Amino acid sequence: MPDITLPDGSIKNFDKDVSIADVALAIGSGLFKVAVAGCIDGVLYDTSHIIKNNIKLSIITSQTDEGVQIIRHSTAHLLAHAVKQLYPKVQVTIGPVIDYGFYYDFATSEPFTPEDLTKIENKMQELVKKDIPLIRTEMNLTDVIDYFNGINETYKTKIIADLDKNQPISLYTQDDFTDLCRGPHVPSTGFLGHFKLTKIAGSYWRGDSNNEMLQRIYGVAFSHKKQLKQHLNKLDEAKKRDHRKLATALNLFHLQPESPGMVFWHNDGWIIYNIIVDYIRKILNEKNYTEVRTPEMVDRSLWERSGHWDKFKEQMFTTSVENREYAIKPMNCPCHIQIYNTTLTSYKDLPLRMAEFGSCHRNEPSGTLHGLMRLRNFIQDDAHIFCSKEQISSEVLAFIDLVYEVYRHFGFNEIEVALSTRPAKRVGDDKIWDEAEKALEDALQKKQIKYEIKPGEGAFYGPKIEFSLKDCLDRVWQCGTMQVDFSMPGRLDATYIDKNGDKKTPVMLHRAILGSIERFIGILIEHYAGKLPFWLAPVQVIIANISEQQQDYASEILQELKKLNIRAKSDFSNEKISYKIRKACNNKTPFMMIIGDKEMESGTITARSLSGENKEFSSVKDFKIFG
RNA sequence: GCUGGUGUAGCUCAAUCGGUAGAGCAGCUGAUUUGUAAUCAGCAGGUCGCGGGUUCGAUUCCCAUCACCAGCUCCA
Repeated sequence: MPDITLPDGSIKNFDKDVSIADVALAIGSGLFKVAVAGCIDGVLYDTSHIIKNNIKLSIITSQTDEGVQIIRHSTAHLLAHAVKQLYPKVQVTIGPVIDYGFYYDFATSEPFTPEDLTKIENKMQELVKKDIPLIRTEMNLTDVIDYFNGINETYKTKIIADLDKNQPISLYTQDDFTDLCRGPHVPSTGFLGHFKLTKIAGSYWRGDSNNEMLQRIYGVAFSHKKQLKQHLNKLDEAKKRDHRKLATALNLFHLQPESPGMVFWHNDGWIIYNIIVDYIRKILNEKNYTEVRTPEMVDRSLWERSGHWDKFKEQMFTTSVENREYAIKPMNCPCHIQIYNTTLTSYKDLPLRMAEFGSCHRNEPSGTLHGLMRLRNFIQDDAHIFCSKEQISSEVLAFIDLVYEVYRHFGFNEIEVALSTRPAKRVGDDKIWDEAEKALEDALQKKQIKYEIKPGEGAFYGPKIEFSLKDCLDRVWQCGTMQVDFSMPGRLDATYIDKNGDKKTPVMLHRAILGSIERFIGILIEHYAGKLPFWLAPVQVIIANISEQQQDYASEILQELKKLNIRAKSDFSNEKISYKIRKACNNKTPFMMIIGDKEMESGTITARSLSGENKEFSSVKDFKIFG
C-alpha cells in the first residue's frame, strides 16, 4: 500500500501496488498523456515500473530535458526497428543519444543510400502510427547471449560480454524487434514522431580505426513538431554562416586542388589577417614578449634531437637537397631553443618570452581538411616561455587571463576549456608528467575555470590546457593552448645559470592565444556571419555618390577618410543609389557615406550603418561608429 | 587514412535515356544621372575536375586518379 510523495510535497495514497503510469493518471489525464518516465531517488524508470514501497516520485514528461533525452533514445530504437524490418540482414550495434538527437550504427555489407533514408523514415512514421508498446524484460546473461546468437546479432553478444555479469540484463521489445538496453524508454512508439534522419556516415566499431567499418545513421528528435522545425531552420541558417561560403562571397581567400590545405589569401582576407596580427603584436609587446623569426626548413638532425622525428614523423613534410634531408617545420619550438642557446642566460633573465608568427606545415590526413579550420599550412601566434619551475604557476595564471582578455576583445564569451593529459606516445618520465599535469590543473582550479579532462590527449612533450571555440554547426575547434614541457629544453641543451652559479635546465611553456590565425579567422567569420566588427572589417566605409555631379566632392571625402586611417573605398558606378546600397550590404561593409547635392551644399556627411540606420555628422573628422 | 556522396562559366544551378552545353547573378560595353537592399539593352565567358578505356562518336557508360562535402579515426 504505497504512499507516494510528489515533488510539491503532497502525498498520494494507493490501496494496491501501482505503476508510475497509474500515478500519473491519478494526478491527471493530461499528465498521463505526456509522461515518458518516472524518477525515484534520482533513478529513471519506465512508466510501467511497479511501485510497492513508500517513495518520492517525480513524473518525467516529454516537456523536460530528461524526457526529451528518453524520446531521442527511443527514437534510436525506432530507427533500428525500421531498419530491421526493411533490411533484415543488417545487424544492429549501438544507438546512443547525442545533442539534439541520436545515431545508430549498423553492420551491413550494402551501405545505405539517401533514398534508403527516406524509406526508413517513412517506415519509422508507420511504426509511430501503430503506437506499439515498448515492453521491458529481464534475462540472465547466458539466456541473453543465446537469444542474440539465435537471431544472428553478433555485435550485441560482443556488447553483452562487457556488461556486469551479476546484474540481470534488460531488453526492450517493440513488436518483432528486441534490443538490448538499460532504458528507460517511452511507453509506446506513439510518443515519438517529431524526428528527421539527417545524415549517413561511416563509423568504426568501438571507435577504433583498426576495426571494421559500420554504417551510421544520424537523426534529430524532439518532443514537439515546432521544436523540430525550429531546429531544422537553425541548421539552415547555420549553413549560411559557413566561413567557406562567406569567404567566397566576400572574396577573402580560396583553396585549390594543387595545394590542398593551404590558403590563397585574397586582398580583403589578408587585410583581416594583418589586423589580427597587428593587434596580437601590440598585446605581446605590453606583456613583455620578444618577437623572432626562424627558418621554415630545418635539417633532420635537429628534429631527431627534439624528438619530433621519432614521435611526429608521419606528419612532417620532408625534402632532400644535396644529399641532406630536411623537414619543413611543423612547430617552432626547436628553432626557438636555437635562439635561446646563442646567449648565456642568467636566472635574472627569466622568464624569457619568445614569440613568433610562425608558419607551420603539418601533413594532416586528407579526410580531415576543412576550410580554414583544419589546414596543412597555417600560422600560429606562437610563443615559448623559458622559465624556472617556480615561475610556472604565475606564467600559466597570467596567460589564462590574457587568453580571456583577447577572446573578449574579439567578442567571444563562450570558451570551452580542457586539460589534456599524457599520451601513450610521449617523451619524458612519469614523474615529470605528474608535475607538469599538476601545474596546469592547479592553475585552472585557482582561476575557478570549469574544464574537462581529456586523458591521453596531451602533446608528446607535455600536457596542455586547450581553449576551444565553436563553429556555426557546434563543432568545437581548439584555438588557444598552454603546454608545460620539461623535456625539450634538456634534449636540446638549453640552460641558465642559477643564483649559485650552477647550470640548470629551464622549463619551456608552449603557448598560443588564437592558435592558428587561419582557424581563428574562420571562427570569427562564422561568429559574425561575415559582418565583422568595424575594427576588423577589410573595408570599413563605402562612399557612394547619387549622381556624377558629386563625384569630385565624394573623392575629397574619400581622401579625408583615408587620412584618418579609415579603410574606405568608393562606388562611383553608374548605378542607382539603391543598387549601390544593396551591393555594399551584400559585402557586409559596416558603413556607407552617401553623397548627394544635399551633403555637397551643407558640407556634412550622412553615414548609413549596415543595419540601415542613418546618422549625420558635421564633418568627416566627427564621424563615429554607431549601430 | 576509412565509408558514402559530389565535381558543368568567377558564383548559384540547369540540360544531354551517348550526337561536343544553357539560365540567373557577377564581369565588360553602351544608354540612363538617378536619394537608401536589384534601371534597361547588348557583348563576352566553358577541353563539362584530370587521365585512360568502351564506342563511328563520351560531359553522359566503365576504370583509375585528384579535390571538395558529411561523418568516422586522427589532431600540436
